[in-house]
Amino acid sequence: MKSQPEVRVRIAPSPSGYVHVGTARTAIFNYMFARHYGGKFLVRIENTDEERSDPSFIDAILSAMKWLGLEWDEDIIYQADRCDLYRKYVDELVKSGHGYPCFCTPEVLAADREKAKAEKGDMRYNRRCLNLSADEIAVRKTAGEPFVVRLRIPEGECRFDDLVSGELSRSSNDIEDFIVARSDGSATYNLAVVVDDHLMGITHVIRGNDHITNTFKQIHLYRALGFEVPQFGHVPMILRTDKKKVSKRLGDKDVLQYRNEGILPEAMFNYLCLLGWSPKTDREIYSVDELIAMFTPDNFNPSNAVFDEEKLIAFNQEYIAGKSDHDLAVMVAPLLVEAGLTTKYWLETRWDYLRRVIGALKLRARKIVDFVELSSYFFTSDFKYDPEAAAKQFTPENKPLLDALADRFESLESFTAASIEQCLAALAEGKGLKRGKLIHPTRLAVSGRTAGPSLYEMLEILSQPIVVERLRRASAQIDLTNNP
RNA sequence: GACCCCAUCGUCCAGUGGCCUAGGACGGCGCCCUUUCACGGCGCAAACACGGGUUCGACUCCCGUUGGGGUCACCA
Repeated sequence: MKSQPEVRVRIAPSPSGYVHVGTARTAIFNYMFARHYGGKFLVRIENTDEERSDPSFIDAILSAMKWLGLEWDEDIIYQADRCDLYRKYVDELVKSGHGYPCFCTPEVLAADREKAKAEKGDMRYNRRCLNLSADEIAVRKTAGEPFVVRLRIPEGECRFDDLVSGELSRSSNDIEDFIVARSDGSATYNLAVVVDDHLMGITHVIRGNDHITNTFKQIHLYRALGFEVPQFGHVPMILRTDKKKVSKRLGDKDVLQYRNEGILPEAMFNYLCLLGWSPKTDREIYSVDELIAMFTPDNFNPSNAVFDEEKLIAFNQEYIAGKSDHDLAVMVAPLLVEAGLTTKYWLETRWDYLRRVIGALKLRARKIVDFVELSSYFFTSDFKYDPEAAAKQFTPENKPLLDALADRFESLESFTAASIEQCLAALAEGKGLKRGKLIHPTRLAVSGRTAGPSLYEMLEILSQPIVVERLRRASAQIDLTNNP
């Protein structure tokens, strides 16, 4: 049996912005690919552009990765630390003749492009400096004329077998002699990427298909440098509902924003996996381990996908339903404190109460933050009655019913859902009323709302004294409204 | 504009020449359950972009058209 080299993949974000779902999804694909084949998942921060890079974005990127559970394997590589390394390879390129100096100034190049555009001609670099004599180069260099280094693209066609789309090719006529080193000697993106991917031993480059044009340039670089070319897989883009590329300008969310809004990382992970890749089954909810076990590149889908937040939320609901009351309580507790509904101390001493509240509300929450809004009346009596419902339920006819219920509840020996139901049913029957006639005003009296968990369960959790008190308060409210 | 990629319900995915009167999920609609809201159950509407081939037979293969996306920086 031939021994396979270890699979090594990486995610290479640049800290020039936030982490959108596309970057997250690419990271997830790389992570799963590595784990499936027992390989390594690496992180490289592409922070060579000082102008745009902001260290705070690095933290945000790493936080997002940790949140999603994407543990990377070796030390993080920072490109800014490796500039000297890249220069060495630029020199090598010039020595071997694959690279050549170009003295064209940005102004000249811009003018060339303008002209080409106006004449609807070729926008590529016109190779003005390709065949300068050694003498001329020497003279202009000693004169201090600034220059960049370009890669000479050989004639022919560049092709490779993509993991996602199969064979891809591009004629050299469509690739310009791109710049590999700027006039200050620093390396550009494509050069740095190729050098790092080679030095890091990357075997598979899985990235968005917006990189396809870069890939052709990079393959030329691999060949010029004499490096082995890795396998490439260009996964489809994730698009906005309007089919445009995601962008912060258009209000697309940072991955961490979803976390703050109460999306569970496992829901995000699971949902994102199904964008551009499919287990090819009728099931959609899978654990990370199951996904890793099934994750092979032949299940990639080549077409772009629209990100549907509603479906993400549906996944989230599913994951919330599957979590224990305790685990949910751990997540909800700080939010309740933050909202000013209770204190850390109060919750710590009444953890069981919180758990029961969560249990009663679990199937009604779409996001973790929903629990705050859904549960407020369990933590404070300071709530408003739904005006429309109050007009309908808090009537003079209903007042004696609330009073009677309050009295009966107060004298109840044990205050459980079963005894509450029995008590309420008995009162309804005694008055010759349907239960709903009692249930609706009661729900409004104790919660201020028309919707919520099962009434009996809700009253039991709230506890006898609170329920009696709120019923009496509502009764008083009826007097106030009718005899101001 | 040039080059590249893509093309099944509104959206995400199945479908790899006959099993398709095209399947699942989200969303929508309806019914059931029910004290409400959810959950759950059942059902309905909803798609193979178009035109040519290839073939006994195309959603599936080939070509073209159209449409969408991406890339065309001394950014990454």
